[in-house]
Amino acid sequence: MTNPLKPPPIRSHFDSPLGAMTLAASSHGLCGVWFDGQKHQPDPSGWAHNPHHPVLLQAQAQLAEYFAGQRRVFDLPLDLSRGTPFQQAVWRALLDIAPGATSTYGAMARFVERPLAVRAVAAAIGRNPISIVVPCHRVLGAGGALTGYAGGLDRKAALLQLESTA
Amino acid sequence: MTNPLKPPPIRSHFDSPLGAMTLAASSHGLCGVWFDGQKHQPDPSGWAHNPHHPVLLQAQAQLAEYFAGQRRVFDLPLDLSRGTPFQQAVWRALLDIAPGATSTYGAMARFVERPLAVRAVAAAIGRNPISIVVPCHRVLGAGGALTGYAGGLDRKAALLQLESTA
DNA sequence: AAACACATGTCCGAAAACGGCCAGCAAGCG
DNA sequence: CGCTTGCTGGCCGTTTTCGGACATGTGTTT
Repeated sequence: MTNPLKPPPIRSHFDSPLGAMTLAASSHGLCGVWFDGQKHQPDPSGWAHNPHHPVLLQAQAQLAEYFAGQRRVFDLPLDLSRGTPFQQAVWRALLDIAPGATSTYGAMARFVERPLAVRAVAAAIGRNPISIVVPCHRVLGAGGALTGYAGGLDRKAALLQLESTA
Repeated sequence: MTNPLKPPPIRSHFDSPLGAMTLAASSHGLCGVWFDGQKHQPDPSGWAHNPHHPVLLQAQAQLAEYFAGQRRVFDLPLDLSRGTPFQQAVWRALLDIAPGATSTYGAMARFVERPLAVRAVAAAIGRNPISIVVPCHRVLGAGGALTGYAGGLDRKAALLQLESTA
């Protein structure tokens, strides 16, 4: 269901403490941040590689600061238009979870006013294309369990740990 | 197994020589007498506080007389309905132990016609909600040892001492 | 159009753990 | 010997814990 009319993004590479990552930007802003090899990662072959793309440069810099503990809030143009309306609503809701805070799949479902669509919300969160910047890692199970992360539970734990240490 | 449909009791406070206590009454009668901080004490927050409740006034007066050595038998309406049928049977059996007398966990088990359910009886006695008035302190181990008391063994000893000095 | 897969949450039943015990037996002691 | 001391295993209602079965909405696949 990806729109074939949209032009392919520009991609670049970033070496994080948690592993190599691929970044992607469209003409509207940052549209992708994936850990290499993670689940649901699209195939970037065919995308032009350009480490000097202005948005990607910003993203790399801010991610570096984030991992160094120097930054908690990102300031970047985002392009979430590659998702369905429902997914976009969920992803945008994720942006409201403050750094250091956590939420719950059920709470997110209520937040997007679809209180029964818990599993649908979970599925949407699982497909979040912009890891870290859109903080899908801040959502836990009802009992506080980590329950899942496309990049691996250990990375999820590491991110939360990084954010918890004020 | 507490029935949430029952309305919450009314509570009041009583300063005994053995420490502060909380009393509780339902529309059926006295339903609780606990040493503050004892084991198995329910959370009284959310219960209305009313020292002038008629049943509670009676209870306070009779307890004061009891501790002064002026009273050995209580005359109060009791509400034991908050327990399971088995627990209620055990608690009612306790009322048959005369002041100054003592019994045994095994004897109590035989008395409720469940001669092998000794430990179950002990557990039920341990959750007696109406200390002193329902004289769970008069039950000793087979060898005459104090063995246990939700309010602390020293209080159990003190109560027995008080009742023994005719 | 229909079936299926999920980074969930809730409920219900079964199973295990937990006591304010007690009787029986084995060892240690004078 | 007799007496204590300490352990062992069985007893049973209640409480807690655990695991499986649903219901559920969206997106993806056939």
